[in-house]
Amino acid sequence: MARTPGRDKNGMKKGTWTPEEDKKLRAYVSKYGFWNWRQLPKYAGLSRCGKSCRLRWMNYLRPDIKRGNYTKEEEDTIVRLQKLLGNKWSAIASHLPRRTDNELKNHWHTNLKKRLGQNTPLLLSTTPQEATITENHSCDHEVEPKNISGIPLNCPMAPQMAEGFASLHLSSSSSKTSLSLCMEAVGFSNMGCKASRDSYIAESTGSFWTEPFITDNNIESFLLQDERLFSHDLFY
DNA sequence: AAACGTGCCAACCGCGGCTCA
DNA sequence: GTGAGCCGCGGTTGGCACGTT
Repeated sequence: MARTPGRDKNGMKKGTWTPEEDKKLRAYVSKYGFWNWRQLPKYAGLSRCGKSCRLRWMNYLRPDIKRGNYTKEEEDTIVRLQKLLGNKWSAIASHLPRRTDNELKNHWHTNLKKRLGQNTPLLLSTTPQEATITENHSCDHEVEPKNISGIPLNCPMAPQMAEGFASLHLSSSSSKTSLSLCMEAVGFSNMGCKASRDSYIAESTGSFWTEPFITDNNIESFLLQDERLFSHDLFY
């Protein structure tokens, strides 16, 4: 499981993290946050590279991580999103609150892929062509069918936008949100609706997963969906 | 009980994208 | 426009844990 401790060419420690290192990193990040992963280990008193610290925090030490015990709903969601988006684990993880991309990736390779290969019934029937997912999510009771990218199914541009959504890199930390990129990809501009979008967000208190889906053929509704899709990442 | 095989998952590595000077 | 620095992602690996022979 753990790797043999060693040093890289810069003298940085590699391999398994010790409880003391975890304690230092957790204490530092809890107190100061992570403003620069590269510099952080120096100030936190760790002989680790920033990348290693980031990985340890993101995949293990973060307080809100849920580990193991995948529900059927979660597995169902993973399989569907994998089918839809491919190995975009970070994007898939963004739809599974408290799960990390690394964990999803491991779970996929060690469990789900094999089970699918054996045609073990694992998920509800769905057609890959329609890029539509019934989000029967583990953390709530959303059952209303909707497109995974938040694109209304009756939108004339839905196919193009879904394609754009799937093909774009869906980094939750991107300075542009995914759907905004999608819209650019299919020829929409921002259309100057940021102010009203911001005001909506300020007023909105509902959860993304429980909010009624807006089906208007309305650009702003796309932006709102996008904002909500990734809103849970703002914690970080 | 020992040897061997396999599963699992934490951690590493390399690359690409983004930001900023 | 460009190059450096940094971050995040996805693929891969190392090695412990556990099962089987």
